[in-house]
Amino acid sequence: MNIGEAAAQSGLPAKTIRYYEDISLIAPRRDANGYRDFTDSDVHKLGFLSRARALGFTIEHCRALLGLWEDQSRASADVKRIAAEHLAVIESKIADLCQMRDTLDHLMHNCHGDDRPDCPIINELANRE
Amino acid sequence: MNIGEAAAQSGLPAKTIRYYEDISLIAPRRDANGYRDFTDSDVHKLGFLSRARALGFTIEHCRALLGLWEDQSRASADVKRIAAEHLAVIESKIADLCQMRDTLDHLMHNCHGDDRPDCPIINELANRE
DNA sequence: CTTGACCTTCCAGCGACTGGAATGCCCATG
DNA sequence: CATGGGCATTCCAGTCGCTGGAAGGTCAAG
Repeated sequence: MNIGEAAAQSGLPAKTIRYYEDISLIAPRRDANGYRDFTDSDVHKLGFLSRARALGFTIEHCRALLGLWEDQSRASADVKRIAAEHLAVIESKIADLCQMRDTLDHLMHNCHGDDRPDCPIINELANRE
Repeated sequence: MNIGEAAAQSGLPAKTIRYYEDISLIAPRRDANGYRDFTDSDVHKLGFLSRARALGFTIEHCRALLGLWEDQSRASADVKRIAAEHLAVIESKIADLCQMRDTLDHLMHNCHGDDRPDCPIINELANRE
């Protein structure tokens, strides 16, 4: 099938699929006219990538996971290790963002937000020695 | 003072300070030899930027906040609006990441992580119809 | 034969830096 | 006065994961 159809079936934009070919995540064969021709297996891979990316795995993690998926003799420990590594990154991002949110929440709560210039948000950004 | 000293005092890398000048966030004057010469006021601005960035504000938000900081007749409502907008972005990122974390957590909990190939993490990525 | 929808490649840009090369300035020591 | 080391300067390229757009080729319908 053509790239448009593969895009529709996998949920990935055609541009993204071309990019994935560029970085050798997939390698669809070509028709005589140069058009990419995707098999069902290619589309399954794209779906796999789409779901892994939606879980926030980096492209390099996706590449590794794809390899493990295709390796029937993989050890589930290898998959779990990648997932754990990624989970740690996510947890850390969440912690950072929660910290920002709490600070902002606090500052906004103290800011009356009217037309007067006095503003604890600006003060906090300006003052901290 | 020189950029190294300004970097030490503001906590920002010299590279970042040069970048901030490039995009016109600051405009330190120059010595005869071409070296940037930072005033205390410049360094305060850099500190302001550093704290705003640490709270996750985009550069464009930082630019706006810096403008409001310097405007003695600002309305605190303007500051609060920017903060609220940013808070919404943060909340949404947190929600996305928590969703990922929960899914990953769940999958990892179900994966025995040994040397056998059977793996619910891979299955989830592969299978969802 | 033309139209329009698809496909191709290639180049540039996003945000916010960061690394590195090539070069210049300043100060202290021998 | 030469030299060395530690600063400073500019400019270019790379990061990550796409995304937009230009310029052109292909294909099926009317």
